[in-house]
Amino acid sequence: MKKEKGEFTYPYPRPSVTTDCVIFGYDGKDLKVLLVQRGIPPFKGMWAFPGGYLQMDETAEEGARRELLEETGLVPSYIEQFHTFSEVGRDPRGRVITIAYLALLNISEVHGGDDAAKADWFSVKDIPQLAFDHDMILRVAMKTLRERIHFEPVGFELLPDVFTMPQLQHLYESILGVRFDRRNFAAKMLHLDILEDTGDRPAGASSRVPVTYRFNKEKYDLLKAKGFRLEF
Amino acid sequence: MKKEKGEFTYPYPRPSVTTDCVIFGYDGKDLKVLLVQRGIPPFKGMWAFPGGYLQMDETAEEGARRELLEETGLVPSYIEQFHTFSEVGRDPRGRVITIAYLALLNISEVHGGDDAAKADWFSVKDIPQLAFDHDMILRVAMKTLRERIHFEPVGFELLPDVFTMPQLQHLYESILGVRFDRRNFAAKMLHLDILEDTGDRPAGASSRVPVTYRFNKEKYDLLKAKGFRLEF
DNA sequence: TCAAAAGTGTTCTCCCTACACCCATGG
DNA sequence: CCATGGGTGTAGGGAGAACACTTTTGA
Repeated sequence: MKKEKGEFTYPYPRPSVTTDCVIFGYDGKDLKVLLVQRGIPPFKGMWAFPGGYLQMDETAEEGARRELLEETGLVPSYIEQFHTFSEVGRDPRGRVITIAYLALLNISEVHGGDDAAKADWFSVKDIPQLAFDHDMILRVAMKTLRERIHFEPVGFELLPDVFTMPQLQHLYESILGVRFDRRNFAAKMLHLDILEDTGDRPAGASSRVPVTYRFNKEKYDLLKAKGFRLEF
Repeated sequence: MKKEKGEFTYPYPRPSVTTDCVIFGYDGKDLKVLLVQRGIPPFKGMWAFPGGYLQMDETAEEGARRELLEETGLVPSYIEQFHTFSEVGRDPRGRVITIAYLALLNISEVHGGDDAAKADWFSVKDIPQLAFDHDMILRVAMKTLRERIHFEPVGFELLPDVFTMPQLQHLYESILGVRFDRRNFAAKMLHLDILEDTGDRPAGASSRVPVTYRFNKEKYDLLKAKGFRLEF
């Protein structure tokens, strides 16, 4: 491997390696993903997940976080590698392999005036045509998210610090695509013993004001260490 | 990207991309993995998972299968990508990213006289020191296998076509590292309705001859299509 | 005023778990 | 003859699922 005139030469051909980041948010109504509009070919003008070339001195996760920050200004509260896509023809520029990450973010923390001129949240129910094989990447990301939320408390990453039971239920319903009975959902969730009542409900408030909860991560970590298996 | 004198030049540096394959087998007693002894530096003489450089005209899974076949002569009955390892210093030869696969094989089908001179099965309870970061790859592979067997009928890939309930139970116990009550295990497993009794038990045979079963994949696929979720 | 959403308890069923004894084989 | 391993059933507890009515708010 030698460097000449800014070029890099190897005895065998090498694929390019990129990262892509599927970042989910929840606005209280729909599950959303962040897309950026491509400013350069190929697929110029089309929407795609934030991502880019992996640098030689960073791990894939560092690369995914860097690209996300550069292109959208966001720092996710959760990030996880979920699949590497390596179809031979997936990028018209040549052989490009992408390591894909799933990230979660509490949208309510997103302040206006993002760094990204061309980034926007789209409901997963209404996704535009995507560049490259990003439609497949989204399908796999959604499948992974559904699997995760069955057994890990990742849902709380998408909610504000303090939330109501109906909010939490709607989030689960949005992700899993099913409906739960309100009473059963609340009973099951409270029975896990990982939520704490904030007690912030105004004393004289009517029954229409929902009780608010907070996720107790310490309690969850303790239970998990004891071999407890969350399941939903 | 231009080709000169057998060399390949790019405007930016690129990592090498390899695949590695953690292939599990079960001999009726222990869960095993196949390792190959490295014949060249680095880590010459040490054991490692079969794998090698990804070629430009093959997907990662094709590359993993090819390397496995070349180095061990084996064709797995199940293969799944589980993680891509990208630590900057994981390979002393330079920046190498490896896409790791988990594979399963019914050992009883392995005929003597493999292609591989230096391949051997090792009990997961007794693994030698491994080359590169392959000890971490093994840990992640084991974790993935445990997760899989909770919810997918992958255990049958490790058993002969026809097997007994105690065999199946011991396999589950080997993978999950727990003990089950015989009666409860059999009841739960049979209740899933994905096994069929082979009926091959000799009519007059004593109760010491175990009843044999066969995995009914058609039934499982049918149940799965109906939204049934296997769980163990 | 009407529709939509939130609060609240009970019952039934099913699955998981714990548990003991007998028989046959092989060493 | 003894140790090992395999076959077999039941009872109790706990969690999931089904289910209706009242109240409040906002359109």
